[in-house]
Order: sequence, then structure tokens, then C-alpha cells
Amino acid sequence: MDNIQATADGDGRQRILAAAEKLFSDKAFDAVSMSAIACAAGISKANIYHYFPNKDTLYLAVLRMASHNLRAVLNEAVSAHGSVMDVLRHFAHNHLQALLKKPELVRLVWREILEKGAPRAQEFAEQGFADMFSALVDVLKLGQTRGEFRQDFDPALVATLLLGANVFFFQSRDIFRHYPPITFADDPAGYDAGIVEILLRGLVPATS
Amino acid sequence: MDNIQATADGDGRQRILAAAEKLFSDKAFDAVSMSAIACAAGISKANIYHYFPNKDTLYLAVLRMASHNLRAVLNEAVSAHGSVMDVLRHFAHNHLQALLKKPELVRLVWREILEKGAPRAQEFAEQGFADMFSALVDVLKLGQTRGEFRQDFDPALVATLLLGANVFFFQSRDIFRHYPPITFADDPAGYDAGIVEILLRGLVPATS
DNA sequence: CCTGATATTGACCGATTGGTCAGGTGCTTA
DNA sequence: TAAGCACCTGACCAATCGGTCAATATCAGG
Repeated sequence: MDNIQATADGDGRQRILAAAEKLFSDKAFDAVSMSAIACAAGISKANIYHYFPNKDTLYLAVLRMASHNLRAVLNEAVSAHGSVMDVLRHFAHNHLQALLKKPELVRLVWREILEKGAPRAQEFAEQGFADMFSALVDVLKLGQTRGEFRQDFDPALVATLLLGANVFFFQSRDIFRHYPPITFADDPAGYDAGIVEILLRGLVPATS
Repeated sequence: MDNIQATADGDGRQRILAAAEKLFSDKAFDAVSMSAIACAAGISKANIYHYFPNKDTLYLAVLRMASHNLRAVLNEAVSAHGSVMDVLRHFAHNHLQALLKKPELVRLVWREILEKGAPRAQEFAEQGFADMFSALVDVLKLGQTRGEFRQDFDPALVATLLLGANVFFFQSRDIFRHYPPITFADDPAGYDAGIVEILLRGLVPATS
């Protein structure tokens, strides 16, 4: 049963998917050739077509897998214990860590979201969104019913703010890095600690 | 001097740039062919090479122009009058409106920012960032020195939060639109009105 | 040992890619 | 009128693209 070569069932397919994922996360669809994928996977180009009927299908499979894995990683970020404020802090931290942990997956899925006109598989990309969102909104609603938060804000809006802050950080941290006034480019933990604190307390001193 | 045909100086060049901008904002670099650009511009492919030595140079010119125009549009968003809080509200609103007004430019420049490995012209893309950022940070600092804002937060962090919220909204509003809990997908004004209010007041009731 | 199915390959296909080139406009200046 | 020049073109090029195909390895079960 054990082969000397690690040729577990579906090994070829997996090799192709892994190579394609790497390449597609670095460059756009048209910038990645089947030859390049084959080369990266260490097989012949023709062999790819034994597993996938065409390039689009392969890309879709990669996107599907990436989306699934990303969801799994991100969903770990949502876990509740302690006060709602603590849950929020915890979430902000873990969510950003999850993004930074699998940057290829994030770039891959996000590029698909941004693509206009050709919605190759937005369904997959959008799923992660819905998960994150509903989980986060639930937390915020809980904070409101418990009286820890004010009642007069839209939970979905705050969720957008938090998610957006992390995604924006992820996308822009290379720019942040050579922009002097920003000190938190390489300190994601400090970044969303600050973010959450501002969200909780607000900018205006409590002198009402 | 006047020709019947509107052949003002640089007309051909401008036609090419316009067509290329449109195409490059819809699809990635490799997905746009020189033939397509020529066709869209209503000229022959060979003629493009009379104005631009190669595809990369053309793309760079497009990016340069787009970045410049985008900066111009965005900089209009920064104008100060009234209280610092009002300036902040004004900025959030106008910044998002500017993004939505020229979506092709934003997509073009932002795609370049996200591109890994091949930083074709991040310099241009990053310029807009620096402008926005310093202007916004200055406003926030003013709020702090005037005592309208608390002293214990990092202005750059709040600027990131605000900019990020708008960019995130811009990028994700197609997804928002078919996600029920979100009601502000088609109401950008309401969106950043809410955003700013949360930033100012915070989530936690002032009961200290 | 044979057989059939799964993997895998190099050679090949038509189409398209970015880019070149020789030549043809039409206007300006001498 | 002739020369010069910016503009513009169709035809062409080698290279690469996604994809096909016939010919092989490889290996399990009979």
C-alpha cells in the first residue's frame, strides 16, 4: 500500500492545485499560463488536461479551494468569551492575524471580488463575507441587548468598519511601511488594539 | 490652423490613452491586448507604436494620468470650514463621493497597488495616498490641539480607519447589495454619516 | 502473462500575442 | 515643385497562448 513515492490518491491533482494557487495569487488570470502552472507543478502541460478540462475550470477549482480554506481560517477568529468588548478585541486581533497568515488566499479571493464584468465565481468569494458579517453583527447585537453598547447605531455599519479597517490594513501595509507618520505598519496587534479602542470610546471626550 | 477634423495637437495620443484607460480599468494588464486598444481608439495597432514604444510604457502613461486625475478629484474632498467635527463629516462624505464618481480610475490605481512582485509604478499610486493621509492627519491633529478631540489616540490611526472605511465600502458595495442585513449599500451618504458619528461618539455610552 | 484503466508525455495545432517594417498619406516649409 | 516630416496603415514576424492527440509508462486484478 505504501509507495516509495508519495503518490497518495489525487496527488497529481493536488500538486496542480497547489502550484496554480501560488501563481494565481501572485498574478492575474491571463498573466498565468498553463505552461507556467505545469512547470511549477513539475509535470507536463498536457497532463493538466487529464485532471481539468480547461483553464477556467482549473481556476474555478483553485478559487473554490482557496475560498473554502480562507473561510476556515477566518471562522476561527470568531470565538466568544468574556465581555462583549473583549470579544470584539479578540475578534479584531484574530481576524487580522488570519488575513496576514494566509496572504495568498486573501489576495486570490479579493482579486476575484474586485474583478468587474467577469464574475467568474463571486459566489465563493462572497460566502466568506456573509459568514464574517453575520457572526460579527451577532456579537454587536448582543452588546446592545446587554446594554454594554449604545442602542442608536447600526450593527452592520460597525461590522463594516471593523472588517474594512483590517482589510484596508492588509491591502495597504506595504504603502504604510514607507510613509513616515504611520508607525503601526509592522505592528498589526497594536493597530487593531488602537482601532477597537477608538471604536469603543470615540474621538470626543466624554464631557456631556 | 483649424482643421475640419478635430486634430488638435496630441489628439491621437489622447484617443489612445482614453481607450487604454477604459480597458485597463476593466481588465488586468495581460488581459488587454494592443489590438483591443487600437480597435477601441479607432486606429490601427501599428499607429499606437508611433506614440508609445511598447505596451508597458503605454500602461505606465495611463497609470500616471489616472493617478494624477484621481489625486485631483480626491484633493477636492479636503476643504476646511466650521468645527473640526464638521470638517471630518465633510471629508468623509466628499472622499467617498469622489471615489464613486470616478470608479474606473480608482479600480485602475488600486489594482496596481494590490499587484505583487511587479511594482510597475507604485510610486504614482502611492502619491494619492500620501496626499490624503497628511491632509487628514492634519485635520485630526488640529482637533486635538483645539481640545475638540481626546489627546490619547494616534491621528494616523484614525485617518486609516476613515480612509479604509470608504475604500472598503467602494470595493464591497456590490456584495453589500445582495446581503440583507446591510441597508446602506446604495446610500453612501448615510453610510459615512453613520461612520463618522460612531467614530466621534464611540460605541460605549458615556456613563463614566 | 495478459488486459484494461489510469497517468503522463512530446509533438503538434490554429489563434493570438507584442512588436516591426516598408510604404503611403497629407501638411509645411524652402 | 521638391523636400521633409509627423501621422497612419496593412502585411508580416517570431513567440506564446490554450488546447488536442496519439503514443506510451505504470500498475492492479484475473
